[in-house]
Amino acid sequence: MDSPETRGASAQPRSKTPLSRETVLAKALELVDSDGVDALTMRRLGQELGRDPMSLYRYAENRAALLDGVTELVLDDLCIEPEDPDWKEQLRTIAHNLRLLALRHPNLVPLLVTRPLSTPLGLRPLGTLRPLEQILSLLIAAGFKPSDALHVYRAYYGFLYGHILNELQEFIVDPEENEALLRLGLHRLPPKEFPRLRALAPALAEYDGLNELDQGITILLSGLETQLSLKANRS
Amino acid sequence: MDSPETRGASAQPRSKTPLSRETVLAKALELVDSDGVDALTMRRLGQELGRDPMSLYRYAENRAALLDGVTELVLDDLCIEPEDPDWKEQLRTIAHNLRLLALRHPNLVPLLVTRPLSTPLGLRPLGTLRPLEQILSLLIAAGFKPSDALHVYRAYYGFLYGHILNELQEFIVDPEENEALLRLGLHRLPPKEFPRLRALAPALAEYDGLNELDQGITILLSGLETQLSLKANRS
DNA sequence: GGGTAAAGTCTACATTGTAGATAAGGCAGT
DNA sequence: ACTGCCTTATCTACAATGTAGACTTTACCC
Repeated sequence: MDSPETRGASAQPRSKTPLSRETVLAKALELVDSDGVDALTMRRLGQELGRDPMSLYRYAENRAALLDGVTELVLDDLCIEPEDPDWKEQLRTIAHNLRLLALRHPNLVPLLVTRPLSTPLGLRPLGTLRPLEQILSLLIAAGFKPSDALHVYRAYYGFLYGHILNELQEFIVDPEENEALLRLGLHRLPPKEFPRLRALAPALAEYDGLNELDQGITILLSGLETQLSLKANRS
Repeated sequence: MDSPETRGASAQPRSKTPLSRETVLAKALELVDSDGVDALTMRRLGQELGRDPMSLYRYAENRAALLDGVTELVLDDLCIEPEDPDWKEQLRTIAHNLRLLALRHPNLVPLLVTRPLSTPLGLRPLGTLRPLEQILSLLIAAGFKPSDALHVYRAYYGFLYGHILNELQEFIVDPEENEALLRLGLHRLPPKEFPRLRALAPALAEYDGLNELDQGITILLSGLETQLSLKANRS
């Protein structure tokens, strides 16, 4: 039933350009973005590229590695200036950028936060470790002693990831019917057990992720600064 | 090759007690804890219970629902005192308890943080929403106006989730060879690109999650308190 | 008994990741 | 032009998975 003309819905004129890790990952990302992580099957991706599924194994050891590759790919979009003298401001913009990145690839967020859990730090794709390294540089250049820099990084990135998870949870439905659906969902809850939550429906509907993030960062950074502070290097 | 005597490695004498959602979920949790989420297949769970895999569908709509059930199950272990007059202390102990819970079920953490992403708030298992409701109660009782309570909750829980993700990342290998393996892993990194990270190997090895969490919570709570504060209700 | 509902089982199928053997193209050297 | 070789891609095949749908067993009530 499949004539040799029947190709995947994709570009390649026939079987020509020799494919490359970049193209594979790019298409994979595209797929994840549009249809979710589960839609990224070897067969589907192969079809999308107009190639046999098996050819993919030349560019990634297996499906898991392919997913790692995708997360690495998007993390490369996150640029960090380790030389920025205003470290607080730099951390703030990194936070904003990471947030935007997550909003641009919501389907990828589960992978972003979850993959590291199954790979010891030293064995992760280099692209995923680069932000860590650069932020450490930033903090050390700002005067923190290395071990304190690590603390700051952890609190900072922890909060950042937490925020992203939070924000995406409340964003699932498209903002148009967001409120309606949300109320509908909440309406299902037993009123005696969930009075607070139900009463907060309007507040939940007008969630402002950027502000929320920003204020959190402010609090955290000033707190960290006074607690650890740069004093260790100042004497 | 399978005599009728050959049962799953499990308890049930033969096919006797009529099974129940609780037993199913309990075994499922056991399985996840010991062998990871991927090991929880319908067939394996069925075998573990000495029943046909298909029987499970009486107690959960499908595999996803089963996983939801498991997360709900463990979250029920998290007890919260919404009446506690010392709200900061209460939030701190909740944090500690959630952390312990995560350390007790590390394989479940990906689910814990990820499932909510694919289910609109109102449609989640009630067990997963209860902590939210109770913490809101706690904060409102403490004098926060409801919308501020929501802010506090978000910052707090966001940070908490972020911390847990952080801590579990660095814990994967057993603490014995932790340091060795870690160094090994880090040694793989190109020195020119990752000098900070490599230099921090020792610091990474002696990570104290409890402290890290505790200090973060302190900072966050005092920050939130002064920023929003209870002033709205004080006048 | 006979009937009814619940609990459990059997069979079957479509989909998945991926091993292993096989081909198809390009490019060297002679 | 032929031969060998290496990279890239394909084909075939298999075991494992979730789950639909029909069936069987069990318990119990009148």
